[in-house]
Amino acid sequence: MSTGSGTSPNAARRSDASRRAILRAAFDLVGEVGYAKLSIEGIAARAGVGKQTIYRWWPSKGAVLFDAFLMLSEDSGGSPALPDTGDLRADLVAVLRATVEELNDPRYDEPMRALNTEIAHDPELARTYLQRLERPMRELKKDRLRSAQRAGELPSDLDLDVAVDLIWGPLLNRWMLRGGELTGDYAERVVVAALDGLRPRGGAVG
Amino acid sequence: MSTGSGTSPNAARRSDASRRAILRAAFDLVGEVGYAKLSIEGIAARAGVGKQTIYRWWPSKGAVLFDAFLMLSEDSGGSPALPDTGDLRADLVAVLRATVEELNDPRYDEPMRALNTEIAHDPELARTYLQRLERPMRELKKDRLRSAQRAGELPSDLDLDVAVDLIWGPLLNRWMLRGGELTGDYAERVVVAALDGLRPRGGAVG
Amino acid sequence: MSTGSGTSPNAARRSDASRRAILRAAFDLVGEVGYAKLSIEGIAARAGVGKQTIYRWWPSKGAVLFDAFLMLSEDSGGSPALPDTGDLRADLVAVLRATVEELNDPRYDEPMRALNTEIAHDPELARTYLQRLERPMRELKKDRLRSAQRAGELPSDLDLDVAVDLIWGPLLNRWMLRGGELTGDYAERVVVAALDGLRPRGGAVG
Amino acid sequence: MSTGSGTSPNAARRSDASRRAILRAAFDLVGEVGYAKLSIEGIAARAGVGKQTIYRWWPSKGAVLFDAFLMLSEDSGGSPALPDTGDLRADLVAVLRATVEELNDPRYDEPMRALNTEIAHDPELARTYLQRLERPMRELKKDRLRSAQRAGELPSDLDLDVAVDLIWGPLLNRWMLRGGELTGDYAERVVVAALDGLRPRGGAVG
DNA sequence: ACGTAAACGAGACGGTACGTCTAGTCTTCAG
DNA sequence: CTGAAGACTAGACGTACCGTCTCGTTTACGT
Repeated sequence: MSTGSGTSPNAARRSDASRRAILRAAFDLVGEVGYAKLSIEGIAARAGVGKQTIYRWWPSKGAVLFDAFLMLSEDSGGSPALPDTGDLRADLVAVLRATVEELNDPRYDEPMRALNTEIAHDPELARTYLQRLERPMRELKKDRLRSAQRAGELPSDLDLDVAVDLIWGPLLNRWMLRGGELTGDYAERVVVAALDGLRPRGGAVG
Repeated sequence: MSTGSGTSPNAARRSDASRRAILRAAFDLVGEVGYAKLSIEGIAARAGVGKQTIYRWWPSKGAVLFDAFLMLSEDSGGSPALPDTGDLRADLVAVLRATVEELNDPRYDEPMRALNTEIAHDPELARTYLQRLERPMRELKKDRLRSAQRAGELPSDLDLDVAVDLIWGPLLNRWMLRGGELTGDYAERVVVAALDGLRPRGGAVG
Repeated sequence: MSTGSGTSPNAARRSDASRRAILRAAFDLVGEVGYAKLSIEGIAARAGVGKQTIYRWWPSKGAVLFDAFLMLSEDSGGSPALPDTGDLRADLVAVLRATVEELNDPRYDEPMRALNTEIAHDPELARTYLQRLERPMRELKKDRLRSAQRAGELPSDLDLDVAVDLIWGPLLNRWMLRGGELTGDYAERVVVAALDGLRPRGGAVG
Repeated sequence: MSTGSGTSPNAARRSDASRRAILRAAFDLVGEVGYAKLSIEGIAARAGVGKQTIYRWWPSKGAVLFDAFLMLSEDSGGSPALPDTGDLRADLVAVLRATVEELNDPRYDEPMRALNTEIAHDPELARTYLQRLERPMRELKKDRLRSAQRAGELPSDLDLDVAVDLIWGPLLNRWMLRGGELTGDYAERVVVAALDGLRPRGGAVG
């Protein structure tokens, strides 16, 4: 479950109560004091745990934070499939609007910024993130696009990875760098532009 | 020139030599030791400057770093206009390939990650960044798109901000979160997808 | 007037208003914040004077403080002669009781401790102190003892310096090191012991 | 052993090696650079110790210095009793001559000045000093005087505290304020004056 | 049921950097 | 050229955490 890769201590005897308390404390604290002021010392104190218990099982502050996100996503039963009503544009707009909601929720905003920052600066952590969280979520998105391909809404030779980037990239980028207000309306315009393209189309649309 | 917003000390007497030495040291150090280990103390020592001279003029480590970028961009005469050969797709591909090069250059990679994560965590800094660096660069991009509108390559009612996000967002997002290899080829596929859109087009274009 | 010894700046143009403001501020501040927290910076601010004006005319914090005492003593017309009623014991007791009063007055206690500390650590300052303040006061004391010699109350071959030390030394020592309560009663017992000596006397006493 | 009075950290786990290194370094440094330039930072560096280890166990620089003296006096087995040959005057002169030697030894001069000035400015430290160092030494002095009382050399109703002040006060005061050369001869004259008193005696004694 | 070995809470340790404060020097400007 | 103002280099202050290292104390196996 841990992000550590080397030879572990005797994991069999690991205290699950402490582990959960640490992850809970880490997630809560990052929301309260911000990422810059998050400290191992603070996490240990909040969790009622010795510092060594953290250093024993995680290699870095980012790894703790990452596991905290992992626990959260697992506790909530993992991510469900994207909605599939047969109307791709509507489904994407709905999903992105929900994402915008979440990104604007201060309860998630700060912790997610923290996680992204850690990923940006720690290649090892980034690799784990890709495998454990990003890839599964990306697969769900590609599943919806594949369904659209089967329905003839998208070409069968579409590069799905580029497609996912085109739809979600602008949103995440604007959020991360605060490049303007993040509204549901903006999300909708991005979806339309991504599906239709920037250039004028010969045929009728939608 | 500084990022500080409140009442400044007597800026007329400010030592320009110290200011430049600090920004130079900050930029060099962030490339050498990485952002996590960049310290005010280290910058002051490298610049041959008292710590107070930094605290007097900048409110945070991120602000120093930001001004360092600003100085660099101003010293190099600001950014030039994007190429305009009349072929939008080719021009965009060329620009994005160059951007990919830069993002893959370790000389710029680490400092730019540092700047971006600081922006992500500091709304005040983000505001300044938008005005001083992001907006001017975005205008250059929009200028090229406007030129394409005049040439009939893009619809005249196109939302240029969304267009810029669509083209550059995926690239920056993949770079920041290390969501896969960042190649010129990827850049090209993003440009094509953005221009043509994901959905099948009625007639062949360009 | 200054304690500085080297080549002075053009003393003719010296601003007497600034000089007095500085000495006044130094004396007041040492009583308010204590000696440890007394700073040149603080004195300059309180006096409404640039720091350089202090550094120009005094070599050290102690020198400023010393001049402050000097000014005070000169402004109050210098020390008057000790009382001489013809009864040495009574006169000494009266003087020492007054000294005890002064030493117990918080208005003088802290500044005098500060001055003594500076003297203890700065031989150069100590020399000046001896000449300008200690010696004059000691002469007044010796004058009173000489008068007693003439009156036959003290032997004519008495070492007056040792005598002064014997009478005032215990008091100052107890005050400085807080070696017990400093009362008028204690002062009286010291005078009696000093005059009569510790050993039993053959003849009748006083 | 520490001068701190409030609730201590877990003293059981205290590192004695660090404690001794700190006290040693403090004593050595105060002799080398003087009290004014003695810094916690310097002590920590010299002792090979983190600053926090000093702040954890001592409330102030003065307290460290004080404990350094305490350690020294305890390591050298504490002070022995004063000599008692039956001749009080000779014994006192011998002791005071030795004290003069010590006060003139630069190895002890500066540290003792530092300790004394700290005591002068810190009532809390003064209290501890009185109990732990001054009182024991004073008792040894009073013991010798009591012996003299039993031998009939001193009156049985003599105020021993005043007597001790009368003998040692002048010496310490002259030393602290550099009120003249501190010689064995001076010490002898003080002893004689203190024992015989300043006034002329009826009969010859001793 | 009992030893034993590990993980645990606690927290002292040598360090680094923080952001503030003061020292003493240097520069600019008004009079 | 003076004195006021204040920016400058330098470095100590006391605090917060870092990551490592004991301490005793649970806790859960393997006997």
